[in-house]
Amino acid sequence: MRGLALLSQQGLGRVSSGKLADFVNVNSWQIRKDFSYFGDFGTRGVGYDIANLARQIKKILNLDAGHKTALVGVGNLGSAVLAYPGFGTYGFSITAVFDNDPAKVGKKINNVTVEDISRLDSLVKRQIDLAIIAVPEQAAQAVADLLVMHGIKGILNFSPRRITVPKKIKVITIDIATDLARLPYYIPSS
Amino acid sequence: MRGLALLSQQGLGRVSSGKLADFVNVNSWQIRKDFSYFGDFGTRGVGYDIANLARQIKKILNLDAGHKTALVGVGNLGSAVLAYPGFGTYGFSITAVFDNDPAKVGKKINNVTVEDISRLDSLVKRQIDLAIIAVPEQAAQAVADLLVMHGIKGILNFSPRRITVPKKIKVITIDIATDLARLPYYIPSS
DNA sequence: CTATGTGAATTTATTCACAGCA
DNA sequence: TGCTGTGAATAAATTCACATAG
Repeated sequence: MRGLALLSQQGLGRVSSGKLADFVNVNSWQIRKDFSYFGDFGTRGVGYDIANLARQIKKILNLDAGHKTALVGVGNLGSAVLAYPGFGTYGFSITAVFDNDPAKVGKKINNVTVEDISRLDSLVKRQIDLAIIAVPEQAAQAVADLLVMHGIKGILNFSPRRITVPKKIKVITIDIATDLARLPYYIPSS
Repeated sequence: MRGLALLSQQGLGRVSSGKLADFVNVNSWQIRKDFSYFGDFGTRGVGYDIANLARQIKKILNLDAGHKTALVGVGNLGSAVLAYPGFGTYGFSITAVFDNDPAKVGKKINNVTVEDISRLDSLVKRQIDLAIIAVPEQAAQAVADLLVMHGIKGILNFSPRRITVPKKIKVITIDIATDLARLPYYIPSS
């Protein structure tokens, strides 16, 4: 169930077989079970065709629906997200970038021009329905409200502040501190 | 089981009761069940004492063991991590920062001086056993090897590249692209 | 003979309902 | 009377074993 997303990482054409099991560090039957939930797209006695597999996974994750993504906040974190490699693997990239700092508006970063935050109202027209929030925590909720108001359907939130949105909107929060705090739990007290 | 880490977020003294349940968006019995796995530290008819609760959680997560953390890589991502608020909530902060760029070595960022990557050998002496990798993906594995060699026990990895370490070392990988890719799955195809 | 797909068994987590202490 | 702690019931995910297609 969980390994699915990870799998598409090696989307590039490569060998095919249930040995991608140990590539994602799970046992082979987990792969088969997970796949069988969505239908069978493997050939018995042979394995899985990478190209077809990638296509199927994209369909499952709705990645072929052509979702466009906006990034709000071009501080250190925002810049890092923009430069993040691996978005290409999933077939979608960041289409628009917003910030409220006049010094940044108009600049080009990674081939995308930073726009003023007031231009968020163009999201609907541009059919952008995903957004990444990379602003200071004080501003996170306000930005989220704006995004929702302008038709965003899913938000990836980097601020440690919990944001509240209508329950129709899907939010995934990445709290670095929380993840780091989980680490000591697995470490023997020395 | 899962809500535990999230809970310590509001570590600051505050009201006490099972209503922190809806604060973390779970039902009240989940809180109680999760807590009861580690022993009972609530008073019947009253609730939980925040101060004591925070102390207990820290003990469970091994946060009171005084783990020190090093950050490797002071690019956009590294800087963002350094500036990330919320680490204080968990009682630990980043003790050392490393980079291989001579232009950055010696600079002070957020009260921590950037050291050359070759100084990683001082980790053992300084009793640093956690590390955050925020370097370009090509360098991730090499840095991980170095860290392991110098006694790091847990790694928070931001690169989309899968890194391999001895299985005694705990690695938590944060792959922004994967998280973002999960988003469309929950969105109606419109 | 190889590697998939899937029902059945086992283990784990979630939810409920209620007893017990303040 | 209110809120915690916990055993029992329910649901879900893991693991196994094996039939089946290529």
